[in-house]
Amino acid sequence: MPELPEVETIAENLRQSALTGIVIEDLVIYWTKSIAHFSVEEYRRKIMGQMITHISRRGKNLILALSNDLFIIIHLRMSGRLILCEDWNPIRKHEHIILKMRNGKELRFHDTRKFGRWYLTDNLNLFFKNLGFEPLNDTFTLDAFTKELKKRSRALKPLLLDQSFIAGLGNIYVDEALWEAKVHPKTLSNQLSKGQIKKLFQSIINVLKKGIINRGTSLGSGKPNFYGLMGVQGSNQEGLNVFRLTGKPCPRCGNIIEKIIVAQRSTHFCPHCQNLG
DNA sequence: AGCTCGACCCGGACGC
DNA sequence: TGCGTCCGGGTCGAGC
Repeated sequence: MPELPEVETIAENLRQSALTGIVIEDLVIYWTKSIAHFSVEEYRRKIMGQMITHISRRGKNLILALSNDLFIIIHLRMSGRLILCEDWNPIRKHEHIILKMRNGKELRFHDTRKFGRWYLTDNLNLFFKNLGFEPLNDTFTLDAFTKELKKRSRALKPLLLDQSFIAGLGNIYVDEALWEAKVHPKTLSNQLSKGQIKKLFQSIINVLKKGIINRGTSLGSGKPNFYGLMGVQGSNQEGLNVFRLTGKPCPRCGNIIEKIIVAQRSTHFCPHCQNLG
């Protein structure tokens, strides 16, 4: 499940792949719903002949800047993957969008669940107007985080998953950050102590940075759910402390990790370390 | 404002 | 073995 570290890994892969500076020759779509807001023909017309000038990320969104000042925004959702390959490679099942580059390379969008979307915008600020903190930026400060937490009275689990509050966290990294900070997922945002806020702030940054260093979390046996651009799996799953470790001992205190449902989402935590107080 | 649910999807896990 | 059913995951919109 691509969250911030996985999307950042792909963005880094793309930056190193020499895709920048190459002209887009064509766009082929096999599943039209993978394109949002525009018809396939219009989307194709707007990007054909343009050069990819810059690759970045905001939250879980991947951003390909084009030479005509438009931006391709890719949201991988649950199962989206990007693959960079040669144009003679046979099209495989679940490859829904093919971006054909002038140098014979193809950037392919592979998405088994078909939840992922490609957008197109000329205004990034407007497009991302509903996104909250970018957690690895200077704008994410302890003061600002404290202020926003105090403004709300909401359980931390759904709040941290809410992209309009903080952008980039998903189920894995929220559970991991709450565990590291020793905070119960149902704790209300305005009931955290100053010390807990400080810890949670640092934990969010820590788990995301660790995820990036490990090139993402690839969960699942046989067919893991995350691969980088060149098909390489991440290694962050080996360093997880609670996520999908129900019934295993907490690495910190040895108590059994439990799975509960909070805000309709499976939530893993240590009832001993993370008590509601 | 915040909650809950349904929709979007389908591979994989599980039950029989 | 095969069939049926359910789960999960991020996000949005609707209804409460």
